[in-house]
Amino acid sequence: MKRILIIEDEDIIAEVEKDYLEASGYSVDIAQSGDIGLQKAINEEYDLIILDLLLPETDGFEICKQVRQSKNIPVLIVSSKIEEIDKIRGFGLGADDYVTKPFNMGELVARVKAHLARYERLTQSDAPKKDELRTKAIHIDKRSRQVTVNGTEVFLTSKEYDLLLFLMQNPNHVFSKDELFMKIWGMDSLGDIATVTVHISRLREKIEPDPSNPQYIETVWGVGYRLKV
Amino acid sequence: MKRILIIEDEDIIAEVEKDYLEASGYSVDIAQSGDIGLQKAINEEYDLIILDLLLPETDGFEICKQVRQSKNIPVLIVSSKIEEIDKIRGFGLGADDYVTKPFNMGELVARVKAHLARYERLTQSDAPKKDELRTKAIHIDKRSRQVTVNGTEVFLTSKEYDLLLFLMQNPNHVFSKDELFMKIWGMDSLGDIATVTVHISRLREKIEPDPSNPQYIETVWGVGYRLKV
DNA sequence: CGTTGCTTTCATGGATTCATCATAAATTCC
DNA sequence: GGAATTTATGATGAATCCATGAAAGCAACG
Repeated sequence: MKRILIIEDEDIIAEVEKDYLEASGYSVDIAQSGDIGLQKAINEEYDLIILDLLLPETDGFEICKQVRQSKNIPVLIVSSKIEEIDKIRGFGLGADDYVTKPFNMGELVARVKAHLARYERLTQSDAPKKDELRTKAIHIDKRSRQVTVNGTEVFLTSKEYDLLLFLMQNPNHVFSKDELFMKIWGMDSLGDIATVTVHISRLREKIEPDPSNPQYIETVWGVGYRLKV
Repeated sequence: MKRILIIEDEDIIAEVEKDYLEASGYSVDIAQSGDIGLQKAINEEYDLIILDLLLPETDGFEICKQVRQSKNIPVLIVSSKIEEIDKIRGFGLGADDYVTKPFNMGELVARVKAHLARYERLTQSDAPKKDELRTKAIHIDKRSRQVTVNGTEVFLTSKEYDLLLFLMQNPNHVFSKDELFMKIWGMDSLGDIATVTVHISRLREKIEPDPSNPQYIETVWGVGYRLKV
């Protein structure tokens, strides 16, 4: 379920927006001030932000700018003052849409939906579409399930392949063993997390030049594993 | 230089659009019919398409749909009939923007610019999923748990990372050792508050240029610690 | 049924990190 | 300046976590 953050100081407006969006199947949080909003936007995992420009404390411009520094999620600007909107547009702060109050709720929901769809389309475009994945050393051809490391083919078992593929699809991202187990074995499968460790070990044996000193699949102590690119 | 394709049967309008866009530094092609437009859109490498809905031969809906099947580039729909726009919007064909004729040329250019910028932002390799925190000197990538200070990577243990992350999420805020212990170790964990001191020390050793004279993690005497930004 | 190869579980040794203590240094207050 | 309080940091044993070999389960296949 997609998560939306509304940064808006007027309770009534925020609540109405929230009701409509929740009715459309989104999970919605409200931040009543710019400070809290910025903090939540950066530290939590939202899929879209609806931002009122006129806020007490931190102003909307600053929030928009700061959010953009750490996130690429869609930001919808809402304001009653059209000059404000022109201003932020002119600054090129990277907001994704601009809505003037008063606005039609159906339209807001439609725009939210469209932005989420586009974001998904653009950010997931390469992963499922591409038949090949490659880093400097490792190359995977998904059609033939062939894996080569530095030019030489390595033969992986099914689970080893799944594991490597998943890591290759999310390079540099640290995953805990639980996460890996969820993603590769399926969340329903009950089993030992140690299995992941063993498979990592086998995988390293096959793809690492020196398995006891891995340079592709890195161990992040107390956390999990990461495929270094 | 970015390439734009205008699919529009009315010469005059197309030419005006082209002039404005070229004046803004884009390379512009015009297709006068839907067939040609669709063919060019699919076979050539454009960065953005401006599509009139009312076309002879192949209609705009079909073009939009077909383009989306092979390209993720922004598509701007232009039409004089607002019902048409509502219709295509409703179909969810994946167009990126809708402009009703007659429109202001400056606005068209602004929208084109915004869409191109967003497309670029979202399709840069690892950009879409970025999730990072930064001050002038310190940079944290939450996905990879990588920390760099003034450009050089530092390797933190789990607890050190948690501590730094928390401070980065609340810059300039002073936290007592008790608070830090609560937040990072969990309020249930019973232990010595002195542990926090030790970890601050270790952290400083790794991230401060001169650990005995810290400039990032400041000691507020008798109170606690603060991450200066 | 038995073989084969893959997957999972278990056990062990080794490596890393953590919490605690002790001592030194710094700061405040008188 | 000196005592009391607070903070810094080195050292160490304990706890935690990881790698890997070996054994046990499982499934496919003939």
